[in-house]
Amino acid sequence: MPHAKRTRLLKIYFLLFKRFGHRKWWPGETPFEVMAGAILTQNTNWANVEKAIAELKKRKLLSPIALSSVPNAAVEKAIRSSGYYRQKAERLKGFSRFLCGRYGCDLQKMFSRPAGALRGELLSVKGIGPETADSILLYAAGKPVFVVDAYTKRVFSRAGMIRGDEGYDDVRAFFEKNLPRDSALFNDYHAQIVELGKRFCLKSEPVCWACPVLAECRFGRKRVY
DNA sequence: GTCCAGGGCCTAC
DNA sequence: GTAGGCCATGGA
Repeated sequence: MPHAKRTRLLKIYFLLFKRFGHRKWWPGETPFEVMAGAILTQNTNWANVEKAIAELKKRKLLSPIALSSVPNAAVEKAIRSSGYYRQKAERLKGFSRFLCGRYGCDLQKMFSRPAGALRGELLSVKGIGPETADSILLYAAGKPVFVVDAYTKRVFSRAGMIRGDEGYDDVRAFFEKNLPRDSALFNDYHAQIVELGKRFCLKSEPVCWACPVLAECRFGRKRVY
């Protein structure tokens, strides 16, 4: 069965799509807003991030030039609702400095670089780890990179498709290896996983009992759920 | 009051 | 190289 994993992954995506519809990610009007959101949403509810982004817009701080030039305190005040606001203000400023220093504040210039090389550069910026880097690559730059998050590990380990103790890059490789390398698919698949996780795969429960999608998936002869 | 959210860094072993 | 502490607000 050389394509068993691929078939399962595509089937799960199809079921998610059927249930939730196209997720239309990433919510954000511009690529820079998407990137800022990727930093602001680290371990934080998206509703809190939306308020922070609205506040940054209101104060005209949502640009690499503005962020890199204003004092930390001004950014902190605007993004307070997103939590970890001191760290995140520093991270937004650091990323903006990188953007303007390395690429003259020109996003298209940055996006024109190969995904692998750009990923390495992003990871060297303090405050940008693997998930944030991949979110930027996929949702702002449109590169075919699969984004892994806590929900991804939780859902697919409970579905028995991964162990759950793998490192970030191992899980990412699992999806990239077993799915067609398509940014539109990667984009919506990750968004679907988040939707599923939020609704049916809570941290505090040992398995996704109520998960309507995984319940329809049969692994081998027996149902997992 | 408790739990959790679309992580990542730093420090100990 | 990895487990554990830390960062912090706001909604359920």
